[in-house]
Amino acid sequence: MSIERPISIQGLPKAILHLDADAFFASCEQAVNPELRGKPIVVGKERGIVTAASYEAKALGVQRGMLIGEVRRKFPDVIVLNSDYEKYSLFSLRMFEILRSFSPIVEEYSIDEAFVDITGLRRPMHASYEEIGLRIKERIKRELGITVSVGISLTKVLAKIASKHKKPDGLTVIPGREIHLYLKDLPISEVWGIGPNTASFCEKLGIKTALDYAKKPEEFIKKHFSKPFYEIWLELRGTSVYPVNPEPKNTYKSISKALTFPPTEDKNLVFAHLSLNLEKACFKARKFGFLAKKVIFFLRKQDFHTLGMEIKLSSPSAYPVDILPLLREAFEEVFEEGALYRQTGVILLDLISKSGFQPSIFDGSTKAEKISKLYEVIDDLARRYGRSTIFPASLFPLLKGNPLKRGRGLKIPLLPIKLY
DNA sequence: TCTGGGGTCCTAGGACCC
DNA sequence: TCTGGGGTCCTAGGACCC
Repeated sequence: MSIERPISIQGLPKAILHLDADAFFASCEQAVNPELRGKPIVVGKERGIVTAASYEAKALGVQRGMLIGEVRRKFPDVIVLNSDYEKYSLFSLRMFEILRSFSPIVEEYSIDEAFVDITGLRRPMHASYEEIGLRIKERIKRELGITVSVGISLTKVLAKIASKHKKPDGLTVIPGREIHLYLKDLPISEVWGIGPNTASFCEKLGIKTALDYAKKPEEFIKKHFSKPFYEIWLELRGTSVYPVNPEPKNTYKSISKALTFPPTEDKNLVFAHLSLNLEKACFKARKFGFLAKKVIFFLRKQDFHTLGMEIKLSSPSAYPVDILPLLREAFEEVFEEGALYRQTGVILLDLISKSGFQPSIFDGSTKAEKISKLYEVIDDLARRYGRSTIFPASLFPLLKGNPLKRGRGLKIPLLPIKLY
């Protein structure tokens, strides 16, 4: 078994590049506002927790997830900003465009991460893979004013290890012959796809480092682990099994909304939270043109015990007026008087695209059409006057004081509507 | 990392059918 | 009616990612 000389299955060895933007949200803010450069800043003011911290802030000891109040107390010099997703999405878009000018095979893995298949680009570009990585970094820095860390290797798993190897502003190439050098001191838990559970299972088998894992015989891995971990084993040894997938992400298998709140045993309040999650999830589903066939909701107690229930819809829907009565019924079954709740959530499942769905004449298509029209109006009002312009009456418990006096514009509670 | 929010994929086990 | 074997579909739940 020679891990030093991996053999690629499909002839030409792959060259996969992984790119990870450094402190992305904070870097975008610093790129846009020169006064923030070189200063410790954090993003996430509106949520009350640190979503991202600049390297200057990290150097002071600020960590992700820290409470904003704590940051202010301990580090008075840190500048606290609201997060601005539209801004970051624009940076993200530009970053992916730059990558696509190098290779068409770009996978937008998350807002600040991408994989690029650069196999075979050396000759046309008259450059080594390392130089290609360097050019990408330079263009992003010049055009966007942010730094990124890049890793290049034979597989996605190895490219991930490479990009993490040196941060920020790093560039690491792991050729097949040097794989073992990078796995030798890497704890198995740091490998992409190995979570805390599998890491402790590995520990029991005497596997501590990524190299320990990669050196195990194939039979051993197949005997003790399931398929995903066998694939990780292959990838660690330089055999590419995860392709770079350039398909744009415009579809969903599920849409969920959940929110944590101060523990309460107030039934109406808990239901109001649930109802709000349903509103938001349905709104997102309509935005992408999806109808759900199944709805799961769950209630999480203070002790983190979570109870849920699945609701099958007789007709696919993304409209709270359809779903809310069923949700109410199921909620009554699940809710326990006297228990403290801290979170509710709604998941829309078995999504189908609305355009492809023709309601049957037997389930009252005229009513379905009226509901659909109604929500077109509601969504339009939401776009023009803000999302809380119209809301179901079940949300009343969430409002403080007189709802008609809050915010800008008129608030019209959506009371039961006669549809036909 | 005593735990925020939004996703995906895999597997075991039961139900049902031939 | 019982026994045996095999396949498919569905669901619950686990594990992991950013």
